Amino acid sequence: MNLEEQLEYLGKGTVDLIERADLKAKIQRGKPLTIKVGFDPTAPDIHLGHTVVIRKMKHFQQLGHRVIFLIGDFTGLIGDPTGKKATRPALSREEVLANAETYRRQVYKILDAEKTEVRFNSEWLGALGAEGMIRLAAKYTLARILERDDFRKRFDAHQPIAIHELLYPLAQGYDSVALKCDVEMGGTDQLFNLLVGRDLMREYGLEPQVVITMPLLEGLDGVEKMSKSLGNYIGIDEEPGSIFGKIMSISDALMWKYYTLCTDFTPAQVDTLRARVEAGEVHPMDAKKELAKSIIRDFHDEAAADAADAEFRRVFSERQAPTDIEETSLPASDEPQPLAKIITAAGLAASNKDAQRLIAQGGVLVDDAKVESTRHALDAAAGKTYLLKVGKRRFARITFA
RNA sequence: GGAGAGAUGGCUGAGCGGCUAAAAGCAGCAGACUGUAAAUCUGCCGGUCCACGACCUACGGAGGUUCGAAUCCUCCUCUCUCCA
Repeated sequence: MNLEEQLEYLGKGTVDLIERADLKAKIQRGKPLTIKVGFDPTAPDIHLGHTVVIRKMKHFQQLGHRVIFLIGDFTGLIGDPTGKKATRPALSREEVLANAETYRRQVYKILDAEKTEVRFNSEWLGALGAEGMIRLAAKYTLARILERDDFRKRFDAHQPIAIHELLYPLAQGYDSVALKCDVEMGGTDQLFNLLVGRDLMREYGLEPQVVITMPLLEGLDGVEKMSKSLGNYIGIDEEPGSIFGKIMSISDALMWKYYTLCTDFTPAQVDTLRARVEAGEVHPMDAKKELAKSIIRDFHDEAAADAADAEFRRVFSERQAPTDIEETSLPASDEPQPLAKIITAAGLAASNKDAQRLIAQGGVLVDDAKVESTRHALDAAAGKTYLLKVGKRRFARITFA
């Protein structure tokens, strides 16, 4: 690729690229650039939302640059200032290393292990000490920190802001100083922090980093950004069947964003497919199935993608029981057992009341027959076995023993 | 140091002595329909009890006043604002 093509490729899908001219100048020098992206040490489950920026890291790798996967074990002490969670317990060295291993295993499904450097920011932030931290803090002002939108809003709304939260952007910015980054990337919510890094590098007499932000991916609810804590995520470690189902549950409208950010489809290819769907040439369901398969191929393989597709068709289009139903064994009894309790015991409902509710709403089938009474009971003699279906996608085969 | 304001279910946010297991929205779940775990519509949405009702928990924490409290009083914890 020539220079312009490289810039085009690296800029694809980005929201901010500050400054494009700086990036151009850095690339022109012909030396591999140092790219940094930070990750939370406490959440080693990578989901599709993370992959948006990881994919961009891959693009840099493909062009021969040096990518640093930075684990924020020190900044993790502060926690994400956007949340109001209770202070999290500091992770032990062993836990951090274990999480790092999990990260490696997952992230190398996308990144080239040979060209990826994993670092921990406790390495230099821990060495800073109280004095170093104070000197660092002296380089920034409260007014500038309050330019950050979420701080500003909390401040104006009289929400508490602890002092250490203000240190977060500075600590993150210092990572860039310590690593002499050429580029730092993150989600659009990271824009402020990334820019602080740019400022701090200037303060320390370094060439400021280029800042790139990627769009945030909405989760399964279609509203909130994908995150583990909101439970609206698709983990890249998940079973193919689970990934397939979750992809199928996103709205038709959102599917295009997933196509753009979570596959290697070019913008032109996405536009073409979209036009064909809108023209009625391609069924939206089929387009979504292709999306699901493409994603499964990335994290599993072709066979897994096809199998997930077939299974989905079987369970949801043909309304048949899945091929691999969970087997549950329950203690036998001479007395018939209330179905509601059985459902709860099998883990298909959160409580007996919840189970009764499901029965009342007509959501429970025993051996393919709809249960009409919330007080329905099953013969629980030893050896009896039943196929339970609760809702559309919870199945279990229970056996009394 | 002083004077005020506030803390409600997963989240946002009403209620301000009984009709409140607590409005509304979001999220979640189920059903119908379908093209799918899309969209739309409808219903559900603390728990226990073989129960068309009974009981137990629940509105920051602990007491108190009342026949009766999320709602009133006292103290405590936490947050915010203003003054110094």
